[in-house]
Amino acid sequence: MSEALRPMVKSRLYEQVLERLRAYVTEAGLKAGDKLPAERDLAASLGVSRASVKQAIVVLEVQGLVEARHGGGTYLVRDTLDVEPVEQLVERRKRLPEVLEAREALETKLAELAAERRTDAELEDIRQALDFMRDEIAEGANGVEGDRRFHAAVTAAAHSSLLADFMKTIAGQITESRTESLRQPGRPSRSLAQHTAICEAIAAGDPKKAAAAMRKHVRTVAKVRLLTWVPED
Amino acid sequence: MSEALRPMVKSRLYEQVLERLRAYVTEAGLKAGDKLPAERDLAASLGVSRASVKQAIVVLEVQGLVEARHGGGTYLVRDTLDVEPVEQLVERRKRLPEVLEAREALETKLAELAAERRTDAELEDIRQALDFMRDEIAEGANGVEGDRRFHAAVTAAAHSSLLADFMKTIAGQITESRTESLRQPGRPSRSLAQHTAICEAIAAGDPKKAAAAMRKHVRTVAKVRLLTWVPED
DNA sequence: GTGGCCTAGTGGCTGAGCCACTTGACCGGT
DNA sequence: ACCGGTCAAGTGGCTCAGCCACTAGGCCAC
Repeated sequence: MSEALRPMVKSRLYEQVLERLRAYVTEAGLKAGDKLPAERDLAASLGVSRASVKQAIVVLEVQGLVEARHGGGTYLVRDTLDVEPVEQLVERRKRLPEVLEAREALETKLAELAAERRTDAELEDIRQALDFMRDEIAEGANGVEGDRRFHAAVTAAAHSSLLADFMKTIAGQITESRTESLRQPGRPSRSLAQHTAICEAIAAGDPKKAAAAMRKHVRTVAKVRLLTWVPED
Repeated sequence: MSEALRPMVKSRLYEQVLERLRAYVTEAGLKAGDKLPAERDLAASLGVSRASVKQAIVVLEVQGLVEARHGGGTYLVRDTLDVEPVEQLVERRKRLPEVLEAREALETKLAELAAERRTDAELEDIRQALDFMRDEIAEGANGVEGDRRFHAAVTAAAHSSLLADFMKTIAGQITESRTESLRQPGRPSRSLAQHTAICEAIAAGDPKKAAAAMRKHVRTVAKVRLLTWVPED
C-alpha cells in the first residue's frame, strides 16, 4: 500500500489547461475536423506559457483526441476531448493503418483489373454510382452512399472473386473511415473529382492510369485519417 | 507499403525520448519505486531540450507509469515503462465484472452494517476521509486516496472481520477500477457527491438508505468500467 | 488555366532562467 | 545523546524569447 503513503498530488498546470480546453471545445461547439486556436493564442488567452499548452496538447495527442499538423494547425479528431471508451479505440487505431494499407493494395489492383475487364454494362454501373454521388452532394449530403456504390461497382467490374472476398473482410472498417473522411470540409467534391478521374481511366481501358488514379484517391483518404480514429457516431 | 501510406510521418521528438526512456529502464534494470535520472541530466545525456524530456514524462504520467514529485524526483510506478499489452487488458476486463459484482454485494452490506454499528469516532473517520477527498479534488487531484480512505473507514465501521477479509482479497482489483473510474472527466466531483450521500445515511443511522446509496455508487463505478462491453445497462 | 514562388501562420524544439518544494546534512540547545 | 530548527543543494514546475521547418493560400509569370 505505497499508495497510502503517497503524498497528495497537486494539480499540474497542464491538467488545468486540459480542463479549459475541454470546456472550450464544448462551449464553442467544435466538431471533428475543426481547428483549435493556435498554441500561441491559447497560451495568451489562458494566461499560461506555450510550453504548458504544448504539454496538454501532447496528452491529447497520445490519447488520439487531437491531431497536430506541423505548420498546419491542430485539429479535433472527435466531437469532444473527453476520454471515454479508451481501450477499444486504442485497439482500433492500431489496426487502422493496416486496414488502409490493405485497402490501397486491393483497390489499386481492382481498378487496374476493372480497366481491363469491365463490360459496358459494368461501366454503366460505375457511371451511375458516380451520378448518384454527384446528386447526393448537390443536395447537400456528403455522398457516402454514392462513394460506397462506386467502389462496389469497381470491385464488381474487376472480376476477381478473391480480391472481392478480401475487400469484404475489411468492408466494415472502410465504411467507417469513409464516413469520417467525407465529413471533412470540401472533401465530398474533391472525392467526386477523384472518382471521376478513376471512372474515365476505366472507361478508356487504361489500367495503369486507373490504378494510379485509385491509388491517389485512397491515399488522400488515408492521409486525412492518418494516425487518428473516430468511432462511428 | 506502410511507408507508402505515411511517408511524411515523423516521429515527434518526445516519442523518441519515450523510446529511449523505456530502453533505459529495461537496460538499467530499474524496478517500481526506483528513481529516474533528473530531467536536466536526461536532457543532457539524450541531447534534447528539457522541454522535450518533460513532454515525454507528462505522457508517462498520464499513463500512470511514472510519478513526478515536485522537488523530489521522478519515480517508476511499475517495473517497466511499457504500456500494458492489449491482450492482458482485455483479460483483466473479463475478470472485472465478477469483481465488481462481489464488490457490490460486500460494500452494500458493509454500508448497511456501518449505519447500524458505527461509533461516533468511526463516523468522524468517515467524515475526515470525505474532507480529505474534497480537498484533493479542490486542489485538482482526482481523489483516489480520499476514495480509498472512505471505503476503508466504512468497512471498519461495519465491524465485520469476515466481510473485511473478503474485501481484502479483491482490494487490488478494486484499486485498479477506482483509479480508472476517477480518471474520467467529471467523475471525481460526482463520486464525492455519492460518498456524501452514503456518509449522511450512515450518520443518520439509516441502514436501508445507506445500502441504497452505496449500491448506486458501486454500480456507477462498474458502469464506467464496463462501457466497452455493455453499451447499455 | 497551370505551375512555381513567396509569405504569413503555425507547430516543433531549444536554452536560459526563476520559483517552489523536498531532502538531508549540519548545528545548537536541552 | 537527542531533539528541533536552519540552510543549501537537488530537482520538478513553469515561463520567456526565439529560431527553424512545414503548410496553406495568394500572387505572378507563363
